[in-house]
Amino acid sequence: MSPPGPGRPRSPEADQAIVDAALVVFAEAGYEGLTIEAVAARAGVGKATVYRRYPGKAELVFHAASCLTGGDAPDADTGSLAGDFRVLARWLVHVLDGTIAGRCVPQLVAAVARAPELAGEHARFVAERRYHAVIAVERAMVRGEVAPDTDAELVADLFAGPIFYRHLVCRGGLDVDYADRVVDAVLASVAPRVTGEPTTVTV
Amino acid sequence: MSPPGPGRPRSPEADQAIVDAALVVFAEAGYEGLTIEAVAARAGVGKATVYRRYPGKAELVFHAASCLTGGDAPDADTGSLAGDFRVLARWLVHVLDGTIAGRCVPQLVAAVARAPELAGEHARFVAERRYHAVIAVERAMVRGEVAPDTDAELVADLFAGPIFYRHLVCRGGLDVDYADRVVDAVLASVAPRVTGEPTTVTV
DNA sequence: CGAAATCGAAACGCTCCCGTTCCGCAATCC
DNA sequence: GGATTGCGGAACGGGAGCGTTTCGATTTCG
Repeated sequence: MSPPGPGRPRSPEADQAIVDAALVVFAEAGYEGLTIEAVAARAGVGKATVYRRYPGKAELVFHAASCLTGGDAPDADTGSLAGDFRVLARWLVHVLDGTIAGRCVPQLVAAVARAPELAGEHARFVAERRYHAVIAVERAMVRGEVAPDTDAELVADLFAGPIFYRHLVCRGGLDVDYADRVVDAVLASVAPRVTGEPTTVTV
Repeated sequence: MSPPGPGRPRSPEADQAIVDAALVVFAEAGYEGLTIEAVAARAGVGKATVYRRYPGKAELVFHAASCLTGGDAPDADTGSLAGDFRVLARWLVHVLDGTIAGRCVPQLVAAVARAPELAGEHARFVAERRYHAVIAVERAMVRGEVAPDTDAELVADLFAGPIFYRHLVCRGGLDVDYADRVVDAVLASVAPRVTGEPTTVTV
C-alpha cells in the first residue's frame, strides 16, 4: 500500500496538513459541521487529495482523533504524591488550555454521545491521562502516604474532574493557580486521618 | 401577540411538542445535526407550525435550551453539610442520568464552544445547580463545620466536577453510590484539621 | 525516456435541508 | 354566519455539501 509502486509518492506534507486542518475544523465546527471541502481548503489541498486518503468524513475524523495527543506526558515521579499531582494537574491544564487537543475535547464529548465508533478513541485519550494519576496514587500507597485501601480511581476523578469541569462546563478560569488549589484539596481528602481522632463530620 | 385576535389560537399541545421534540433531537444530533424537519416530524407537526413560532433553527434551539431544567431543586437544608451535599449530589446524578437535560448537556457543551449566543443559557443552567452547593457551604461556615476561609466556589467544583466528569468524559458509571463516595471525599477535604496536628503530607 | 501515480483545481450529478407557499380543514371571535 | 387564524401535509426553488470525475502539471520508478 504505502511502499513504492511506480509513480509519484504521496506528499507527507499533505498528510500532515490534512490531519492538522481536520483537527482545527473539528474543534471549530464539530463533527456535523465539518466538511471535506473546509478541511481541504484549510489544508491548502484539493478535495481529491483528501479523498485519496480517506473514504469519507467519518474515517478522516476518526483518524485525526486518533492523532490527538497533548504531547508526551511528563515524568511525574517526584517522590511525593503532592509533587506528582502538582505536575500532572499543571500538565492537564496546559493540554486543555494550550493545545488543539483541548479545543477538540468539547466536540469530542458531543460526538461520542452519538457516534459510538468514536467512543474508543475518546476512551483512549482519557485513559491515557487518567493512567498517570492512578499510578501516582498507587506509588503513594506503597510509600504509605495514603491509606492502603484508597480508591485510586476515585482520587483520579477528584483530581481530573474539577479541571475538566472548568474547561468544559464553566468555560475558562483554568490556570496554574486553580490547578494547585484543586491538588491541595484532593491531597487533604486523602491524607490519613489522625489516629484516634477520626474527625468525622458526617451526620 | 399571544392574546386573542380573531381566529384559531395556537395549540399549546403543539407548543410543548415542539420544545420536547427539539430537545430530543438536539440531544441525539447536536446543533448542527438538528433540522427543522426532524423536529417537526418528531413533534407530529407540520414544518409551517414550527416556522410560525420560530424564525429559524437558532431561535428554536435557544428557546428550547432556555426551557431546560432538571426539575425543581430539592430543599437541601438538612442541617449538616454532609446531608446537604448528599442530597445535592444525588439530585445532580439524577438530573444528568435520568432526564433529557442530562442528555443535552454534552451537546450544549459543544454548541457553546462555537455559538456564543448560547453561552448565556448554558451559564444559567450551570449556575442554577452550582448555586445550591455554594449556599450549602456557606451555611456550613456559619455553623462552624468548615473553616471560615473555605473557598466555597472551589468546594462546589470539587463536588460537581467529578460527577460532570463521569457523565461527560468517562460516560457512565454514574450512580448514587458514586455520588456518595464523591461527597465523602469532598467532606474529608474540607473537614477542619485536628488542632495542633496539621497532618501535612506534602513534601 | 515512458509509465504510473500524485498534485491542486474545477466541474459534475446527487441528495438533503432550508425557508416559503400553497391546500383543505378546524377552531375561535365578532 | 363570516372573517380570521392555526392546523397537518405536500410541494417548490435555492443553496450547500458529498463523492466522483476530469484536467494539465509534477514527481518518481524502471
